[in-house]
Amino acid sequence: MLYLYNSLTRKKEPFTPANGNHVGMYTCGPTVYHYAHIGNLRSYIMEDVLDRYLRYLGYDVKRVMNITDVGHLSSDADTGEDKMVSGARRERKTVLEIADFYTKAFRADCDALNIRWPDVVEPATACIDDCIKIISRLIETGYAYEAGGNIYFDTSKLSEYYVFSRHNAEDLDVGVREGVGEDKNKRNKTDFVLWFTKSKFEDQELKWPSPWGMGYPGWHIECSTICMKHLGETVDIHCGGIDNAFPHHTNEIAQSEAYLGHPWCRHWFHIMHLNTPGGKMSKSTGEFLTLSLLKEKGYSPLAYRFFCLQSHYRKSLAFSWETLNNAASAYEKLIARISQLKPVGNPDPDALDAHKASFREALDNDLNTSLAITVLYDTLKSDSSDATKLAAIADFDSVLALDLIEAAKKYAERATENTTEGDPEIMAAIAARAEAKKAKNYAEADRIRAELAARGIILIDIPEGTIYRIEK
RNA sequence: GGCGCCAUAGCCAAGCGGUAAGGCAGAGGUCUGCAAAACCUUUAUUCCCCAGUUCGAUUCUGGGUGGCGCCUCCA
Repeated sequence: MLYLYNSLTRKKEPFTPANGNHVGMYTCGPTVYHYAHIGNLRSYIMEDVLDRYLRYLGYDVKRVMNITDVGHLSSDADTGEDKMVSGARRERKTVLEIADFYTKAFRADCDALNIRWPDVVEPATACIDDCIKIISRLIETGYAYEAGGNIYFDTSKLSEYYVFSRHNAEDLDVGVREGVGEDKNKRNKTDFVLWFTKSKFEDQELKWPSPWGMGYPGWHIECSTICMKHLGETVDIHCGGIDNAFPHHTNEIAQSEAYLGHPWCRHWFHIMHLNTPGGKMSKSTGEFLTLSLLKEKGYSPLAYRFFCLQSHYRKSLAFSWETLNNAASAYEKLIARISQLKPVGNPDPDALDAHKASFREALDNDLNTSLAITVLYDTLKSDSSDATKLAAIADFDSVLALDLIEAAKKYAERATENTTEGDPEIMAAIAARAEAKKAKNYAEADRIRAELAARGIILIDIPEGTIYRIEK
C-alpha cells in the first residue's frame, strides 16, 4: 500500500485514486522565459519518480503539465517586469519565440534526466478560451469582481482560504519586500487577479479579446483550467515545488472549487527546494546552475538524478560541488559493480520477489528513494545469483530510471574495446610500457605510466590487457 | 511581524519509542613487480542543548540555540 504525505492534511495517507485504477496527476510546469536550473529540475525528477512508481504499481496514470508562457505576475502590484516580456526583450525575440525555444530546452533537459514527458503538456496560450469560460462563471456566481479594469477573485466569499498554512489574513504583510506595492483595486488583500486588461506591464505582447476587454489571464487560472480540461472535475494528485503551496496552489483550490462547487484535488505533493550554501537557488538571486553547466563540468545528467534520488523529496537538499562529486563517484562505482554481473542462468523467482518486496516497501513509505537506493545496494551485496540481481536491478530501474543496465553494458564494452583500439599515441605508449614490463624494466614502465598520468591519462591493467581512462 | 520546515560521523543520508541502515571519503587487508580497479574488513557508547513523560527517547512533550523556506514571481 502506497502511503504519501498530503500537504493538505499534513499527514501520510494511503494513496487511493478516485476512479479505480486511473490516476489523474497534475504537475505545475515551468515558466519558459529562461533555462531551468537544477533546483527546478529536482522537482521534476522527484515527480517523475512518483509518476513511474504509480505506473510500476499498475496504475493507469494520465499526467498533465502546463507550460507558462503568458501572464506570469498576477496577484500583487510589482515594480518588476513580466518574466516572459523581459526574457523576450533580453534576447530580441518575440514572446512566442522565447517560449518555443525554452520549452524545447526544457524538453531536452527532461530527456537527459530520464524524466518521462507528461502525457499532456499544454501551454497557457492554448487555453485562453477555457480560462475565459471559467472566469465568466466565477463572475456570474459572485466569486469574482471587476475593479480598475481587471478581474479579481474575491477570497472573502470562501469559508476556508488558507489551506496549506495556518495564516490569519490580518497577519499577512503586504509588500514585505522592497519594490512591491499594494494593488488598491483589491477588496481583500488576499484577492488575486484572474484576468488583466490594465496591468503594470503596458508592453504586454500577447493579448486576447475577452468580455472585459483586450487582456490576458492571471497566472493561477491557467493551472486550474488546464487541469480541469484534461483531468475532469476531480484530480487525484497535484504536484509542485513547495514555494507554490502559497499562494499559487491555495489560489488554484479557491478558484477551482468555487467553479466546480465541490472538492477538487485529493492529494497535494510538494517537493522541497534545492539550496545552495547561501540559501535558495533562484533565477533572480544566487547561483544559477543549469544542467548544461553540469555537463560542461563533466557530470553526467544521470549522476545528478542519482544525487536527487539519494535524498527525500520532502527535505531540502543542499547543493555543493563536493556533494555532487560524492554522488557522481557513487554512481560510477555503482555502474562498474553492475557491469561485473554475469547474465547466466535464470533468476530465482523467490529471491527476486524478496528483493522487489524490499524495494516496494521503501517506496511505499512516502516515496523513500534514499531507502530504495539502499535496497539496490543490499541486492548487489546479497547472495542471490547474478541473474537474479540483474533482473531485480532492471525492475528497480523502471522507477529509478538511472539507466543502470544500459550504462553497465556500455561500461563493460568500453573496457574491452580500449585494449585494442584508441588514440594511436596512447596505444603506442601502452605497448612500450608492456615491453618494459616484460623485460622487468619496472622503472621504465612506471615512468611511462607517470608521464601519461601527468596528462590526465590513467592506465588500468585488467586481465585482458591495459585500458586507459581520460580524467576530466 | 505572521506561518512553517529542519538539526544524525569528515561529507551526503535513512531510521522516528527498544538500544544507530546505506553511500562517498578515510584506514587495514587480499590480489598485483608496484599501482589502479575489484573484493573483504573497519570507521558515531551515540543522534544540537536543557528539562519532562516512560522500564526504556535519536525517536514523544515543553523550552532554548542554530540553519532554511513561505507571506512578490519562483520548482
